[in-house]
Amino acid sequence: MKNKEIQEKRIKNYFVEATREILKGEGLQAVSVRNVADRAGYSYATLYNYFKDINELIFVCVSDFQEECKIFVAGKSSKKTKGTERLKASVLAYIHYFVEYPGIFDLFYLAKPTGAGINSAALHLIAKSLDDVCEEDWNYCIRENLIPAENIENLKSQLRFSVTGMLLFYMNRRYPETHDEFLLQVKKQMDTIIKN
Amino acid sequence: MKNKEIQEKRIKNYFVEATREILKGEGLQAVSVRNVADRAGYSYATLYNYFKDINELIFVCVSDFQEECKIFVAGKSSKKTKGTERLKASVLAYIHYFVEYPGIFDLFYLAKPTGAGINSAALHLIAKSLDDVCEEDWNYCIRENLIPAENIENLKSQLRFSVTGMLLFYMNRRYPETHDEFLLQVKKQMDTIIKN
DNA sequence: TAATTATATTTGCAGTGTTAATAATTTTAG
DNA sequence: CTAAAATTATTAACACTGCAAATATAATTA
Repeated sequence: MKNKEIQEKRIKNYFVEATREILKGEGLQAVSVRNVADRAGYSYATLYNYFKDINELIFVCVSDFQEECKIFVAGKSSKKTKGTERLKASVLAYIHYFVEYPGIFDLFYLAKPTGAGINSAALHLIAKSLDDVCEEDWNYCIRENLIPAENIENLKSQLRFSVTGMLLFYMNRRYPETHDEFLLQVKKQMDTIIKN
Repeated sequence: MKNKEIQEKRIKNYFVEATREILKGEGLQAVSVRNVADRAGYSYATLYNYFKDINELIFVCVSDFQEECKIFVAGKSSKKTKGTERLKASVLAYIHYFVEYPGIFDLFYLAKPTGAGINSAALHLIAKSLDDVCEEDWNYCIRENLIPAENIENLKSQLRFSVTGMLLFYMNRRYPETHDEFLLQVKKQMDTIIKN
């Protein structure tokens, strides 16, 4: 009965791949049962044989994008000198990722996790998304005593809420109005939270 | 031709009132053209004689709620001693308002301003929402030299993004899981940003 | 009172998510 | 290798959504 499992997993993945493509390309609002099934090469009702509802399917994509984001960030901050400088570069790259793919921002922070497939694992992944992406940077700062260990958790929280708040305002409320202003604001906030 | 205007304004207000009621009660997801028109006592197509689309109608409610929020906050923080203490109480009351009315949080921070009625005035109002609610508190702190004047704008930004970020995580991502944990986190963040 | 204008409603269309009944396929049993 | 059983995919249908054009009603003006 192992074949059944890997076959099911394969078909599930066709739907997930289709969803990911739509999310990255046209955005969250373009993800619909019919649209996804079309791209996956199945009838729309077939989707319900593999996922409880469209919401479950959408949130299944979170872990893939988180992984992709991690690689994206690592590629952008690897050249920087380790320490608070690279930490800031990682945060900046994290922000860059979501500005580049607004559909993924919508998925991570705006989409409502309703219906049968609440997928609390995905919600947890999102809550720890920035921490996860910056994990190595934080660890280095602790090892090298660049930041007092007892401050780390508080700093992580500050960064998490501040970054998410700025992204929310910029992506969803057109504030600030220009991308340059936005980046300036991000750097200012980062410098306020992460001294040196 | 003044009668025409006040009549039109009256009917517009019937739709706005209905929308506000639904937003506060059942939430943003319950606001639909049919639902609003039903409650307003009109056919749903009539709505389009007074508003470009449902999105415009929704964002028209922002100023009313902002006003209501201001009164809500003032009532909760008026007893506190002026200064940073009352400032923190105001921020806490602001958060309390949106936790009490999730539909209004959805409107302020989650709803997509798409379609014909982008209503950039409403977006600006939202961006300055917390600053507006805390205006008196900030002014008092400046007058009494409780906070260096050159820090004010940066502190406002920090508070704005941090508070919105925390609200977003708590309301939309179930993080933290309990209300007590959430309040503890809010207080911690506030104390970090506003010293004394 | 009749014609004109303004307002409201009905009808219709193209979407959405989801489910039940049906069709096609694959697997199992004889 | 064929017949029955189980699995999987599809069509049809329902109740929604936002929105627009055509139609009906009401109010205003001539």
